[in-house]
Amino acid sequence: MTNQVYFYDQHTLAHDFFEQPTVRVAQSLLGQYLHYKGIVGIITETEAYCGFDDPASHAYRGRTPRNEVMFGPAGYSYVYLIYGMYHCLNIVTEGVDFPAAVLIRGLFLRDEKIHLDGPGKLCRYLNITRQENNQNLINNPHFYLTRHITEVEFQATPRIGIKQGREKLWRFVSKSFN
DNA sequence: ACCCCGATCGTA
DNA sequence: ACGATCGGGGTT
Repeated sequence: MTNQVYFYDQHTLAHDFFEQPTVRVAQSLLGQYLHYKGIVGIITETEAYCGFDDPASHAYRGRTPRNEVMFGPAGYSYVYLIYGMYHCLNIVTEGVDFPAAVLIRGLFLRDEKIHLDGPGKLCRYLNITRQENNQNLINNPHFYLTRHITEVEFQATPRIGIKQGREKLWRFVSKSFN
């Protein structure tokens, strides 16, 4: 409609996509495109971290400076440092003051024929660091998501690397793309 | 001011 | 299956 939002089209995932129950968003993100500074990949693996009753969530014990963006509006990036050396990219979900996010764990780069399997590898390849924390991914020309495949087969498993909350099957892995 | 440990990775 | 690695979050 206007050239001020030239990068935005009907396929761009908007605020209402992310302001949904986190498990649903995590599942729906499988098969969608993540765009970051000109690199495009298909999301292949996600995890949901949701609310005050999820002991694996950074926000389980309430609001802190680190997890602040999880309490903010949906569609923002939450990037944190893990193990002193890796970064993890999440996308905030649900409503304000309800802390939740989806961890992006796998990305298939069709052009480069690379499967980034693991959140740390993914951020290392894309050069995503804490500088990219708290970015609005809606109407963002360098960092946004677009719809690709609407229905993707996936399996649900326990989340990786956590001690509590293993009973929740909130890790979602799609069939492989090529 | 500081201690402890983790939403990992790479190699066995 | 497991050890290396270390920045900084959360608590003192």
